[in-house]
Amino acid sequence: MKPNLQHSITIFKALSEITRLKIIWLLINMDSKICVSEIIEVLNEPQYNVSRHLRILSKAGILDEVKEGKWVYYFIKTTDSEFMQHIKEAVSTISEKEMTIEIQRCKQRLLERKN
Amino acid sequence: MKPNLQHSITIFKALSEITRLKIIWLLINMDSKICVSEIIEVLNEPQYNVSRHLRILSKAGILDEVKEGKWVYYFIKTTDSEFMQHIKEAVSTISEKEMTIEIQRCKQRLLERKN
DNA sequence: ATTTCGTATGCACTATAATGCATATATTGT
DNA sequence: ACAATATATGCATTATAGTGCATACGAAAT
Repeated sequence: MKPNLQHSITIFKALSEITRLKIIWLLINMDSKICVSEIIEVLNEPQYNVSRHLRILSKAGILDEVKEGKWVYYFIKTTDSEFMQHIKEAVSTISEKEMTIEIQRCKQRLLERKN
Repeated sequence: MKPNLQHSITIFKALSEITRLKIIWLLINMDSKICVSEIIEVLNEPQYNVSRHLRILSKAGILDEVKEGKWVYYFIKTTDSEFMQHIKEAVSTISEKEMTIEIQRCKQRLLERKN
């Protein structure tokens, strides 16, 4: 499915804010779903902002969400356009030391969650 | 060269405006340099806006410019990061019928320019 | 039933970006 | 030197996006 200009713009706009880009970067590099409170902790951003940014990413069709009890888990939408495939590859090339450290912590917690 | 978050955001922001995305799309699909007045004609946008958008793309490091007499030609910067490589691939998947027609016209004019 | 926890959202405010107009600069042609 | 053409930019205005706070909602625990 080829995207049109308007949809591409929505995606570029969604990724042009630092908190949102961090969220996507995190999700791509972690390769698993994350719930809101985990993102809040990792990014050290107020809950209402994380929530809103997630909504924007969701509306742009980049993320999908699933509710499990009290928690809402967000993850990179799998049914993807060729366009999004390239965008994801682009995002995965972004290197950021601090973020990488946080990812390690996240993965640690993921393991603990599973036990 | 790996981009950091801030630079990636600058690029995403640069591409999240319709006129700018059209310009980049045009340049990628035409695979040649274009001068300001050609873009004005193709996109049917006021000169001052085209000029400003080109500047934003230039500042973001996406475009480069070369002055030839009265004209300033813009083109996709060749010295590219892996990040930009993926972004360009993404942009080139955008399909837009009207734009494609304009590209044909542009290419025609390019040929005439060379003769 | 009430409290607690995780998440979402309406509203007011602030910050950022895009536009229109006028005008400036630079180059070429007369 | 002057007019014409191509491009850039300062300023005021308008449009869009992000933030903070309060509060609402929904699920689980007590």
